[in-house]
Amino acid sequence: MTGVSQATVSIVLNGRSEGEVRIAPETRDRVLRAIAETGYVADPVARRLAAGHNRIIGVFTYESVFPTSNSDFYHPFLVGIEQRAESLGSDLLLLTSAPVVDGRRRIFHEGNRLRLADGCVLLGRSLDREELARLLADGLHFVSIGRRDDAGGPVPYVGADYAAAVSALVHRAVRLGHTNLAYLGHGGPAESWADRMRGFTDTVSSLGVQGIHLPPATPAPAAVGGVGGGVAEVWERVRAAGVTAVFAEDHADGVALYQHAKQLGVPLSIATLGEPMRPGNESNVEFSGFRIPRQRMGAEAMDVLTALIEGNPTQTQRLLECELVVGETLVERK
Amino acid sequence: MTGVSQATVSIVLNGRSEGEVRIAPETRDRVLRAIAETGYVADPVARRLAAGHNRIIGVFTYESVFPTSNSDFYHPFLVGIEQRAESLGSDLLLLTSAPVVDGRRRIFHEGNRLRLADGCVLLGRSLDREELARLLADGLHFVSIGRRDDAGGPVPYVGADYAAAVSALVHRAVRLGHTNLAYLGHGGPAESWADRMRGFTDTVSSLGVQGIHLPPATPAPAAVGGVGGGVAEVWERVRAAGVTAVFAEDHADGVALYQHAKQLGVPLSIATLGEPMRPGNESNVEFSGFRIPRQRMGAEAMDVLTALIEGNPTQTQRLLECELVVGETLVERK
DNA sequence: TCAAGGGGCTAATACGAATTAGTAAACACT
DNA sequence: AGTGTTTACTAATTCGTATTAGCCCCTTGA
Repeated sequence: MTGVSQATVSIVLNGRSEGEVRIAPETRDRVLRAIAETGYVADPVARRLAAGHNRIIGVFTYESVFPTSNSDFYHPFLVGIEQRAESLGSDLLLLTSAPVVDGRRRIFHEGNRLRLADGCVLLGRSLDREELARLLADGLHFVSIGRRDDAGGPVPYVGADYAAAVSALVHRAVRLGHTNLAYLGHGGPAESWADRMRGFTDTVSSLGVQGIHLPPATPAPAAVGGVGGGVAEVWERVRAAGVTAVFAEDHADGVALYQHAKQLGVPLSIATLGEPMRPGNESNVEFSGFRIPRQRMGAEAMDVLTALIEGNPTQTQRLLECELVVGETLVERK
Repeated sequence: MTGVSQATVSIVLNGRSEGEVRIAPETRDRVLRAIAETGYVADPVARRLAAGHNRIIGVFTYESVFPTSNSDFYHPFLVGIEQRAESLGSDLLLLTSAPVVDGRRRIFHEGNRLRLADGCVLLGRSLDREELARLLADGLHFVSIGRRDDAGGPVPYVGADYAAAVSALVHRAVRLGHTNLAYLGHGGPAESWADRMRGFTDTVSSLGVQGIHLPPATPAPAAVGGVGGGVAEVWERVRAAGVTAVFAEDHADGVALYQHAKQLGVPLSIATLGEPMRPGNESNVEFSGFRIPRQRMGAEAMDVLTALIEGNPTQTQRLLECELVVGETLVERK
């Protein structure tokens, strides 16, 4: 159309016409006009092959991106990711082609397309350790949302500082007169749960108050509704130990226990360490706890990833502060 | 390592050694052994470049996919799209960066990345006719979610059969004794609204009952809350015409009118022809109407698009049946 | 002995951009 | 006029794989 060579188009397209290689402004305009008219876009695949990058960021989730049930757990993260992608001028590629094996998506599989993108944001409660190790070994650019333990090397991540948040809650409880606390939950296996429990255990021992660990009453991990029929049992153990403040790993567990105690007319302080999976408070009680800065996590993950891709990584492991929620359920000990 | 050519490796890798091109079993084993030893994996990028397509499906929305407010509207479509993408082994490229010109997003603009993908799903209440025409003219593969009129040629779409749904509701109203009906809404400009009104008008005239058309009281299109302060006016016209059943294009309009009539203690049947924009019924009345099969629309759009891309299009214009909601607001005429 | 007919493999090319070496033309300066 | 120097571009190569035309060698048959 313009009578120029492919090389010229490439140079114009990549805005290199001002540096070492120069193109006359008129020629450049002619090319740009033709591009605008035809809507031409460089093939990302060829681009990636030739240049090694294509301004596409992959988003890999271990569950569906657009979930049916647990209303938008990912949503806030994605808002942050999308915002940053837009300002960076990158497109987002949802790696939905990864097949589900044994109930979870696998990154590595025959025909995995991770390399189509310049880098990848990993989203999921728990990431497979072996896959992380392989990502590191293969030298692929990626960031995990949520802290991860080393996997044959340090894993780049942007996580929430659960340990600090829980610690702050414990401090508050102690300030309110509680000296007999309990952590209700598994404390694992994902790093996020472990961090919460560590925050509890460390703070309790450093403050010299009593802190016990209660496993949730419902052992089945797939069971919904948290504590389920076992609230009564948990309650018994809480009473027996003389606990006056409970830190519930799972929001639903905390809610159930709170309502149980309230029905019995016994005062019990509760802090929940996870956000409700479903929006809309069943009861309209605001639970004490903290808020995970999801949107910011998404945005910062993009920052880390960009830096990684461009070869000047700074602070590839970040923990963001959670916002404390005072709420109504963590109150002075009577 | 094995002393064979790159071509041989490619052939072995793709298991073509039994067809037209043949490789001796011993050679094949030697290659396979070397592959196993080195852990070699074909570069997916080069693979895609050679293959000519990239198994990327673009998703174009006239608004951001992840904004907090209107995500609920798109969500079900996206669930369907993602599900199908997964089973088709495609990745999804979010084309959210379209700039807003004259109050609406444009597909074609400087730097649009539409051609990145093999094809594209278009999502939005109303699509620009010229842009559709250009998509057709350029021979780009795409499907619209929602029926579209021809734009210099037939537009591939997967829509909801609003005409049939409204028709069914009108039939029900007549069966319940109503003979004086009204359609409350613009009946345009988008195809989806026109279809609803056509369903009403056609059915009313074929059944030989009276059916009038009432424009919504709030003329400003941007105004939220539907009928707003104009309910009273609408109500006057309904009374004056002796209408006993109203078909409200906009959900909010229907709700407002229903409540107005209820307050006055006058029986009035209402059917709403659009789903509420915000979840959570303000009042806990279940309105009569229908449900749009959004998730299925998303999935079938992917089917149509895939067929289009692969060059064997079948049924590129589909209307899916809506599920009728009996509800409590369309009742027997007293 | 020579042609015909496979089997088994490779050289060459395509895919679509990015990059680099190089070249022609214009210009500057002695 | 001769010798740099700059400007503005293009030809050629590269990335890693898929594909195809074709080559060589071994059989077979007359």
